[in-house]
Amino acid sequence: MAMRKGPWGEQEDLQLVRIVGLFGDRRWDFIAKVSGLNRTGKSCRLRWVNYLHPDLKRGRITPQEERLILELHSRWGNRWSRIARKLPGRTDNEIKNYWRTHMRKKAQERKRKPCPSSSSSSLTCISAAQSELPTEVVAESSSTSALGEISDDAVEGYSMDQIWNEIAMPDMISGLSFGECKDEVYDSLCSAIPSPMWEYCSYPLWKMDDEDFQAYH
DNA sequence: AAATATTGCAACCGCTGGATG
DNA sequence: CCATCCAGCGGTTGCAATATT
Repeated sequence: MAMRKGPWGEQEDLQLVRIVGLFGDRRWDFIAKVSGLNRTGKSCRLRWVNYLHPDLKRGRITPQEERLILELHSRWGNRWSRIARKLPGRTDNEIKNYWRTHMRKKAQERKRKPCPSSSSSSLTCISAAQSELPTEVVAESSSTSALGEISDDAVEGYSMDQIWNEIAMPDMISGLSFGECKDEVYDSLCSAIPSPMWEYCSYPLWKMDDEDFQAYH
């Protein structure tokens, strides 16, 4: 039987969130099977990680994040998942996409006014890389620096809040037919509800873990 | 207003590495 | 050890939205 591909629908999202709430975000092949979504485990995982995960931060990359991405990329190269781990709420896919866009802009800038000293990807160039930020990117990001005001929920079609609200409904849980594990289910659902996300910007955007700290020094 | 180009992002694909039997 | 399975990663593609001509 051919697996479903392409964009996810609202019902599919709901179903996936429900199933992940029940069984956790492991064993994706199993989740794919029991969900009845007719999607591959891979596809389910991707959708969860990149879109449905409750801890995801939505909205534009902030200037702080942008700087961090530049710096980390200059250190680690295209290790997107590693970079993403330092940016709570951002996914590797998101950062990768951002970087691509960013580099494209930069390349176009260069085309317009070729720059002779264009060495980039070395540790010594962090500040250079930063100062090389295309002016339009800087302007763009500073214009959105009052980011707190951006509505994270204004995502196309249906919002994540809608989904999570529905999932959080106790009625829904009691309606499930997994009688004996209800409490567990309830707990897991409760803990999965998006907590007040890292207080925007009051939380240091990233913390260096020991390993990285040592590697850096 | 229509056609075309560009951008942004979600999703897929192929590969790799770790876990397990 | 070796084979198999699965999760995760990075690269790439496709397409809708937006900007430009």
